[in-house]
Amino acid sequence: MTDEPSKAELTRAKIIRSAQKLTRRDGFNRLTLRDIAADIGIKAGSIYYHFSSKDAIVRAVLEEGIGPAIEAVNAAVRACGEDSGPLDRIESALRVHLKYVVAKRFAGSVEGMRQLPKRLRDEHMAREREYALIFEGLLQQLKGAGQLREDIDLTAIRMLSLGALTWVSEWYRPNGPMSLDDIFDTFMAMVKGGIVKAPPGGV
Amino acid sequence: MTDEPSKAELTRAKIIRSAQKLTRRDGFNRLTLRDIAADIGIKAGSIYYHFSSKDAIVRAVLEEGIGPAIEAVNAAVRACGEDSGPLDRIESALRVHLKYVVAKRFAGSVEGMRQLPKRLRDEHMAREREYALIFEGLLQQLKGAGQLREDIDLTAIRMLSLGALTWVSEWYRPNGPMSLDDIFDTFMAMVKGGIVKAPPGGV
DNA sequence: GTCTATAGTTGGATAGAC
DNA sequence: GTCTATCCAACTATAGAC
Repeated sequence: MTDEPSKAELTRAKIIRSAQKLTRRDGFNRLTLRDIAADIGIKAGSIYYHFSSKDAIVRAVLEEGIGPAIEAVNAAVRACGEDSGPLDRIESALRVHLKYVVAKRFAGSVEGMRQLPKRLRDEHMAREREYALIFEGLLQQLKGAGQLREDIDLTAIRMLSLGALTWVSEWYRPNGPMSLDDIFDTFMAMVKGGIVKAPPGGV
Repeated sequence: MTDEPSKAELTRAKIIRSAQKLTRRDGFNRLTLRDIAADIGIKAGSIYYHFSSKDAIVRAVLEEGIGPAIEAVNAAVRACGEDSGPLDRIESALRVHLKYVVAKRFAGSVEGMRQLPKRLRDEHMAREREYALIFEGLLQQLKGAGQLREDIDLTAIRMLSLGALTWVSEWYRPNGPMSLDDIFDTFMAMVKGGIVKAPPGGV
C-alpha cells in the first residue's frame, strides 16, 4: 500500500482545511465556494471535481471538527492510566475540552450550526451526543466513587461545566493576562470548593 | 402629547419584532427582507419606507436585545433593596441573566454576531461591555465584603459563571426534567460549595 | 404607506474545452 | 484535474404608480 497521497487527495484536503478556516472566521453562512477556491488558488468550478455540493464540504468540516475532539478527549482519559482516580480522569478530559474548543473557536461553530439546514444539523447531532456521553460516563464514575455531591443533578452539572469552558472560546484572547491553564485552574477551583465564602460576621 | 402610535410606528415595531423572531430561529445571515415582509403581511419593498437598509434593521434588533437585558438586570439588583447583601444582589442578577439569555436564545445570537459585518459588531460591543460591567461591579462588592475567595481572579470567575449560564440557552428545553430555577440552583450550589467532595478514604 | 417592477449583485451549480 | 463560461435562483435596494 502506498501512502503517497494523490493530487486529488491533496486538493480535497486543502478544500476542507480552507473551509474550516473560513468558517471559523465568518461562520457557515458566509462560506462561499468562490472564497474557498480563491484561498487555495483554484477556480470555483474546480471544486465540483472533488465535492458534489457545498453541503458535502460542510459535512466534512463538521466531521473534522467533532471527530478529533472525541479522539483527543478519549486519549487524554486513557493517558491517565489504569489506576488513576475518577477526578484525575475527568479533570484531564475537561482540560482537553477547553484547549480544543478554544483552538477551534467551538462556541462560534455551534452558533453557526443552528443556522445550518436541518438535515446537516441532525446528522451532526449524533456525534455531539457521543461526545457528551464521554463526560457523562466520567461523571458517573466520579459519583460511583462517592466523590460527587449527592444533591446535584449529573446532567445539569455536566452541561454547566462544559458550558463554562466552551464559552471561554468566545472571550479568551491569547495575549491576555491569563493563560488557558490559568483559566482552567480557576474553573477547577470553583468545581472543587466553590468560590463563595460564608459572610464573615454572619447575617 | 398623544401616545396613540401612528401606523408607521406600528409597522416599524412589527418589522423589528419579526426580525427578532426570524433571527432567533435562523440567525442573522438567513434573515431576509422578503421573509420579514411575508411574516407581517406586507411586501419587501415596503420595508424601505421604514428602514433605510437591512443593516438598520439588524442594528435595531441588536439594541432591542441588549438594552432590555441591561435594564432587567439593573432592576433586579435594585429590587433587592438597600440593605441587601452583595451575595443576594449578584444571585438576583445572575438569575435574571439566565432567564433572559434563555428567553432570547442569547448564545445563538452572539454566535451569529461574529458573522455580522464588522461595523455592526463594533457598534454593539460597547453595549456588551456595559452589560459585563454590571456583573464585574457586583463581584467587586462581593469581594469587598470578604465573601469571595482571594485566590480567584475576578474576571475569570465572571466569564466562567456567565458562560455557564449563557450556554444554558443552547441546551435547555422547556419540557425537559429540570426547570430554569432548578438549573440555576444547581449552578449556585456549585458556586457556593463546589461540587466535588474529598475522596472518602483519602488516596 | 404600500404596491409592482426591476436593476444590480452574489453565489451554487453545470457543461465542455484543455 | 482545472479552467472558462454560463445558467439560474435568491437577495438588497430603488423607482414610480396608486
